[in-house]
Amino acid sequence: MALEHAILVSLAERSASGYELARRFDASIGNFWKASHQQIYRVLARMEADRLVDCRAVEQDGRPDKKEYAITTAGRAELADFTRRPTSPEVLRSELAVKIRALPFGDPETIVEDVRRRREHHRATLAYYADSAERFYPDPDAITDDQVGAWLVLRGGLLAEQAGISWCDEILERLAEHGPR
Amino acid sequence: MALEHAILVSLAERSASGYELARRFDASIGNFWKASHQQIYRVLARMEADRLVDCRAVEQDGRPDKKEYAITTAGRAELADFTRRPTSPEVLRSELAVKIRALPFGDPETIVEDVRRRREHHRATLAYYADSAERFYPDPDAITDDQVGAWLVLRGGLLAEQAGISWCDEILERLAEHGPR
DNA sequence: CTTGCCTGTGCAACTCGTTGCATAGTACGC
DNA sequence: GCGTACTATGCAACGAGTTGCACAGGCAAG
Repeated sequence: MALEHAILVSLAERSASGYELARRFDASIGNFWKASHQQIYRVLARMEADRLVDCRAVEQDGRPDKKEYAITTAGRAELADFTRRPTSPEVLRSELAVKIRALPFGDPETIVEDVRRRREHHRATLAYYADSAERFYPDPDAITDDQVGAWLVLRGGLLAEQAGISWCDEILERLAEHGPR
Repeated sequence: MALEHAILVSLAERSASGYELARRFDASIGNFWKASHQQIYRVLARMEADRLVDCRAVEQDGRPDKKEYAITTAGRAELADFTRRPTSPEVLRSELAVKIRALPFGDPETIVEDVRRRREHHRATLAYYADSAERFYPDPDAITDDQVGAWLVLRGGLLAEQAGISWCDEILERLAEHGPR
């Protein structure tokens, strides 16, 4: 049900269409939650039925019409209630870890290749986060109450990516030792 | 499809019943992948239909009969093939991050409480991993090829938990500064 | 002028995963 | 004898999420 709440947060910050939400989820908000536009459209429809959001058709020139969604009073109440419910511990699911465990039954060469690719991905994401932090919050002491949530989430992303890189490095070191080449 | 491969890895290491698999997924293997017994039973049934696993009824005294599953040649081939396919980047989904972003629309008091609970959870898991590492691999240089996968996955868990703790600490520091109370 | 890309919404079919429930025998404590 | 917990398998219903496709208009490059 967390996609629902991610959407509510996004709409509480600013009203938007399904398409815009999908793009936000690709960018900044996507640092902690990804969703496809189909998924978003479906959830928005359900949320409208549940009266958590309002929908209003907006004509645009040079573009197709869009449906702008706005959070309702009931939506804000649900969001506030969500923050009061305890979060259940996150389940970790790492396909790469499954692959590492599959080492004796597979091809070490391509697994190492995969870890290198994963490391590069972490590195690029980390660079992107670091750049965002630098641009939007050059002075961590000057962060306002409005910004603190986004800043902390960005920090979480940074820490997670760093941990990911460290893990990849350990794996590569180990596997290079045992089967050089 | 990764649950399928997690099960194949587990069965390649040792044949087991669905119930046993579920318990393994709760314990060591669950360090990187969780699954409920219902999920496992359903996937096992599909895998049997696909001839990736064999099933054999085993009578037990003092207990209900069980079905012992073993990996087939086709299963081993599929597992090897899996290691040759590139892993798609992991999607991160953090309900806690959504909650942090919801700070201005919710109750900071209970959110902070939630972060404390999360920190404690990370701490306990980290302690459990550290203990496992100490017990099973007291000497990291003496790790055999058979063990290296499990060891590396354990290291990944350790690094992830440490990052989680650091993040919680940063959040608590920030929120304590801004709203002491 | 056609091909491809961007905005914008949506359906259909599928896999993945959770929750609640049912069944059935064994074992152990109160 | 009763409740609880453990081993063991499974169904049904639902929600979450992905993939592929469709339609529609505008815009720009070739």
